[in-house]
Formats: sequence, structure tokens, C-alpha cells
Amino acid sequence: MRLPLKTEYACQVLAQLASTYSEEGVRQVEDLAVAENLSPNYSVQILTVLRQAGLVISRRGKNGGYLLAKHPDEITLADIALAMEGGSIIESSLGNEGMSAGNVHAAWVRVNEALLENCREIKLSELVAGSEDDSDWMI
Amino acid sequence: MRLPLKTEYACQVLAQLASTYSEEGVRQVEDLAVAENLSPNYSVQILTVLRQAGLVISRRGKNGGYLLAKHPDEITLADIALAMEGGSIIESSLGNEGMSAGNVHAAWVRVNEALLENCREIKLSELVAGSEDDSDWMI
DNA sequence: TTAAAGTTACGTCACTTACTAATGTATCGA
DNA sequence: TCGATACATTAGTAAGTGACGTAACTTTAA
Repeated sequence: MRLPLKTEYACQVLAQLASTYSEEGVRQVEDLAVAENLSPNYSVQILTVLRQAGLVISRRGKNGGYLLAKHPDEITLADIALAMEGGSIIESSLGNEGMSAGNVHAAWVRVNEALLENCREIKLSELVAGSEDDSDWMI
Repeated sequence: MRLPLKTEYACQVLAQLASTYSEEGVRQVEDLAVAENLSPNYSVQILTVLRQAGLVISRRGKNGGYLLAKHPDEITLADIALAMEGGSIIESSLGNEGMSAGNVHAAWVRVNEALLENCREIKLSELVAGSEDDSDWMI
């Protein structure tokens, strides 16, 4: 199944914000979108979701923009994925109709939980282009 | 993201086949579909994919039907998911446009690999309704 | 006060999913 | 060998979803 572009874009936008985290300034949507080659309009919608999830903070009005709500080491892929996808990353929609439906559903719920654990081990700081963390596992 | 019903149905059909694995007989589509409350026509298409992946064997003609190609202990969720989904369970379709796109893509590729490892640990035999394996983790 | 910036709601078009239906093909048994 | 039976394949389709664009509104610094 395809990982929604929305979720990938969220990772990109957050990585972009993380890349200037120390500078303490606000980044505007236009700036973020250009750096990550995204549609500015769509980026707004993604940033809105991220704000509602508490991952970014926004400032309105002139000279407004976005900044990370936490240190890039304290935001994980799990946080991002859950913010964009809702309660679970992989969602099994099966009911109880059919002999094995219950067991199959439960198995995928278990897979989702294991997946969440894996995502918790990847930090936003590792997604930043040019960071020193990426060299050990990046291709 | 939603796990495709096709994949869940595949698990159900295989679990149904596994439940009568020892009996050495062939199961007909109609039989399997009724037991799992699926559309017979759609089940055929799923079984065709599973056959092409080498997970089931089919016999055509009168008294035909399907049977598992391997022991239920030797088929895992990873096998099923890969058969239905293609090369990867979670597919990151991101290119290289944007500063962080490469890193983000690589991270999700890593997640997919970890996910595959998790899926390799769940055997088809655990999905069979009423099996003794299910009691330790089923709700 | 005004211009810059985020916020929200709505619209939409292409694509995918989850099917149904129809037709083809192989095999067993009489 | 013939026909009933069961799998195989292809085509079609309705509903839903994803990935955007557009427009009107609100907030804030200067």
C-alpha cells in the first residue's frame, strides 16, 4: 500500500523546519514549500494538521510563519505518522464477518503496534539533509 | 493508511485453507467464500494472485479447488502481504525533488524493512480460528 | 490602516478500490 | 467423447479517496 504523499510531505516540511531549528526564527509557508518543492497551498493544509497535533507552532499576521514545537530529537516518525494518519499507521478495517476475520484483524493490529515501535526509533533530526546522523544508514 | 481489503481477504482465505490443511483435500472457491463471508467472484481473483505467488496450488476441472502450497507454519504474514502488495508493504513514492525528499524516502524504506521483519514473525497457523497458538496474544 | 501572513471551507478531477459479469479453458466421470 | 463442473481471465463500473486549487476570512506587525 502506498504511503500517502501527505505524510511524506509532512516529513519533508518538518525536516525543513528542523534544519533551521537553532536559529530561533519563524519560517513562512512559501519558504518551506520552495525548499521542499511542494505546492504552497497544499503545504498549508499539512501544516495545519501538524499544528493541531502539537508538532509545530504558528504565528499569524505579518512576519508570521511556523516553527517546531519541540526539539528535532524529540519528534519521531511515529509522531508524524500518527498526526497525519490518525489513530494508527496501518488500519485494518475488517469486521467480524467470516471465520477468520477476527484473528486476521488482531494480527494486523499487532503489526501496527510493532510498526509504531519502529517508527518511534527514527527521529526527525535524522531526516535533516546534511545532518551528521544520517551517514550510518543512508544509502 | 488503510490496509487494502484485498490483503485482508487473502489472509482470511489462506487461514480457511490452513484450517483443513491436514485433511489433504481440495477446497472449492464457493466453500472458502462462504466460510469467510466473501464474494466468490472476488475470491477467485485473490486466489489467482496467491497461486501466482506460489502460496496455493489449484486444480482445475471437475473436483477441482485449492490447497496450500506449504505448511501453515511456513507461510507468514510477510509472504501474504508481499504477494498481494508487490515488492514492499509500505511503498514510499517520493522522488528526489526537495531538500529532504531523499532522507525521508530512505527512512520509510527502512521502516518498511523493519515491518517486513515483524510480519515474518506471524505465521499463517496463528490466524486459524480455534488454533492453540492464538490464545497468548489474541484479545 | 494596510499589507502580509496564516485559517478555513469548499470544489474538483483523476485515480484506485472492490467489486460484478461474461467468457474462456481444463478436467473428471459416465 | 461429451457434458457438467470448477478454475482462469478479462472487461466493466460505481463509489470512494487523494492531492491538489480557489476563495474568502482573520490576525498582526509596521
